[in-house]
Amino acid sequence: MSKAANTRHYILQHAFDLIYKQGYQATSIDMILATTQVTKGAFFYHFKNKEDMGLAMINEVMYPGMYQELIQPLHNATDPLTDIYLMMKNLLLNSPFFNVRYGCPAVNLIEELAPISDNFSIALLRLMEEWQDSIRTAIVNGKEAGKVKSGTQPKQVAYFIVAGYSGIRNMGKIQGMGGYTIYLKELKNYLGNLR
Amino acid sequence: MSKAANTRHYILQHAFDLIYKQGYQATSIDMILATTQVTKGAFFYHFKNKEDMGLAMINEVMYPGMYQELIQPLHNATDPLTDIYLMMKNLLLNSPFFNVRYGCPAVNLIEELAPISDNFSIALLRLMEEWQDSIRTAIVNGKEAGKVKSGTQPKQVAYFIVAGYSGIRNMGKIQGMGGYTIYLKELKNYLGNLR
DNA sequence: TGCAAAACATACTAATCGGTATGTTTTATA
DNA sequence: TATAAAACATACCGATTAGTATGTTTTGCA
Repeated sequence: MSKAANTRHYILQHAFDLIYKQGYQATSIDMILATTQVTKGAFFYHFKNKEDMGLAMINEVMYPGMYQELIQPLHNATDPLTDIYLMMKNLLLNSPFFNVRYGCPAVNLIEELAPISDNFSIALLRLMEEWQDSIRTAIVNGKEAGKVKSGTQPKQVAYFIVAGYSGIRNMGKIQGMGGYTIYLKELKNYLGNLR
Repeated sequence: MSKAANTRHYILQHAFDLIYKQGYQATSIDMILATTQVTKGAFFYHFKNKEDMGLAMINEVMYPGMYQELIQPLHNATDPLTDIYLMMKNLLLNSPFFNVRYGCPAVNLIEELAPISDNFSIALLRLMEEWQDSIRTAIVNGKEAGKVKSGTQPKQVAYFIVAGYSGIRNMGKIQGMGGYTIYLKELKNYLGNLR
């Protein structure tokens, strides 16, 4: 990676950390400069404005990270219902980068920015649809393998699961980690009824 | 209502409208003053600062509104699973005050403010726990009446439902109203398995 | 190695933010 | 109806915001 490309990614990484904890609008460019020790000239050389940086952060930091953490694990799922549960359990309880207090970065950005920016909406929709689709595919495969009961609607189920995840990330912010475990118990029941 | 109390409530109502559409931090006091035609002196006579106003908005506008819309309907539920489904359907598709683009005011505030303010966390937790509890009670009653199967864990189910609602309000912001109907179909399946 | 373009640095600006200081008007009550 | 307190109005303030103008330094390449 060239030195310039390195600077760009360095900015985006730290911007991600700050925005995850504080929100997009509450994180000023000056804060990012202070924590990175990058100057304003460098920042505006790489990004034409704050929105441009935010979109780059989604596409160049969040998307690759999520692909590795959430999409790949389901790619070769043999028992999808079990694998989906484990993915969720792992995501909620063992993910070292996420904090129950700050929720999920993608969910946070949807909540804050989707209503006020079409550009952010599009970038975030791409993110979430990719995940939804990998869950849907896993269920389709599970049906063919006889591991998921025949009446099941894969798209509908995938949507229900992703919505549940988004919600529990929200609830966790006020209920704490205890909410995660309660949620996981009932998720197991729900998935069990799809067998 | 005295004239002063009227002014207070008038401010809170318009603050609620603005914050619902823009977020709390993105809504400045000056914007509230501009839309209400109230002066800064009047504003700071009624509220000692912005947070004080925000908390008053939750307790004096959101809490009563939610009590009437969400708690009361379940109070005398005869068939809780059907009634919960109808409450949710009504809340998502027929609520004249909510917009799919802007989501749910309570969920929005949790997302934005819970991580950065204990006072907001407490006020919002009270709001959500009240709702959760009314769902839980309805299910307990349903079990006693033989309308809900015996293995069901009321608290767990209530939590799962509220989390799903929070999540669908989030997803709706990028997926639009179509997401609501998909969600409702699967919610019906989920609730059906609790009979 | 010279040189142009890429990459970064510094100093500044107009607008907006939450909040305060200091008034004036309205209201209730004795 | 006089008066004190409640209710509201106006003018201001320092801090912070995203962004720009104008530099200097570093880099790749002919």
